[in-house]
Amino acid sequence: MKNNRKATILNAMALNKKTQFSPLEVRLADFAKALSHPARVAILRVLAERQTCVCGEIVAVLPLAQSTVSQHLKDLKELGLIKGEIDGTRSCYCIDWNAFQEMKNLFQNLLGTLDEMGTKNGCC
Amino acid sequence: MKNNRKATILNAMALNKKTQFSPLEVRLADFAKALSHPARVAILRVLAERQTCVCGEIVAVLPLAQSTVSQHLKDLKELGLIKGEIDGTRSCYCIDWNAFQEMKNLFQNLLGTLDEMGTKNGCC
DNA sequence: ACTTATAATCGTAAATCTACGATATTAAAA
DNA sequence: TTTTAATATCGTAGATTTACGATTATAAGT
Repeated sequence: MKNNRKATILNAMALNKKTQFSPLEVRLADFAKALSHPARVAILRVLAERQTCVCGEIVAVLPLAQSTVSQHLKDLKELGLIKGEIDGTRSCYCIDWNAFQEMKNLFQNLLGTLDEMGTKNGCC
Repeated sequence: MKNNRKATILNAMALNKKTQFSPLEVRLADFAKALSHPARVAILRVLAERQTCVCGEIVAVLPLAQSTVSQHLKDLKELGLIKGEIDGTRSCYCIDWNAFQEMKNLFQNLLGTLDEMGTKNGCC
């Protein structure tokens, strides 16, 4: 039996602070988390550079076990950054370019805004 | 019971896979991790927008305890994204714009490269 | 039908992250 | 000197992440 979260209400609240932030910040943070492990960045690179959608070639390229790669793929899929479809005995992933654009926009917006502010008011 | 994994050293290795990736990917991933919590993004926003360097005003703005904010600040500082100096009884933080530029470049490079590849070879 | 190949999922362990309250620390104010 | 205010740090608990091997599921090949 998994998912046996006993969490009294107090406990649950204490560790769910993310909901206190704006949805956009949270979305940005989630995308950032996707990029927060080199394996996932590498996966995105591989998926982008191959003409055809790749499946277990990713495993061959990464220094990780098959199950670990599979888990990273699952994470990326749940975020929506990649899509996967089964093709016979192998499954084929590719980047969801809509989600990718969303991510790119969020990052560029943040970094651009900060940069702008920074050049305007230098403090340190 | 089942597999007694011995090898302390092997166990240690097992969880340090990041070193198997390129330093640049790891650096990028570290910056991404900095942005992977809305609180830290919010902190960067506050630091950028204020004319003077801020200290505990951040605590006032965030829905987190003082000690928690302090820890996020420490994380950002250890990454090098922000600098902090003590001014009397309060301590004053600001963004390290060199590190920020490095981060911005890494992100733009990644996102730009992927985007380029994506428009060239659409697969799904 | 049997075997093989591919990939997802399960179970687990260690590490890290998030969060808080409590406790220092330290400079300024009284 | 004593008190206050601002922060950093410590200890800790619970959640999540990372990683692996083992197992399962399924399609394809023999």
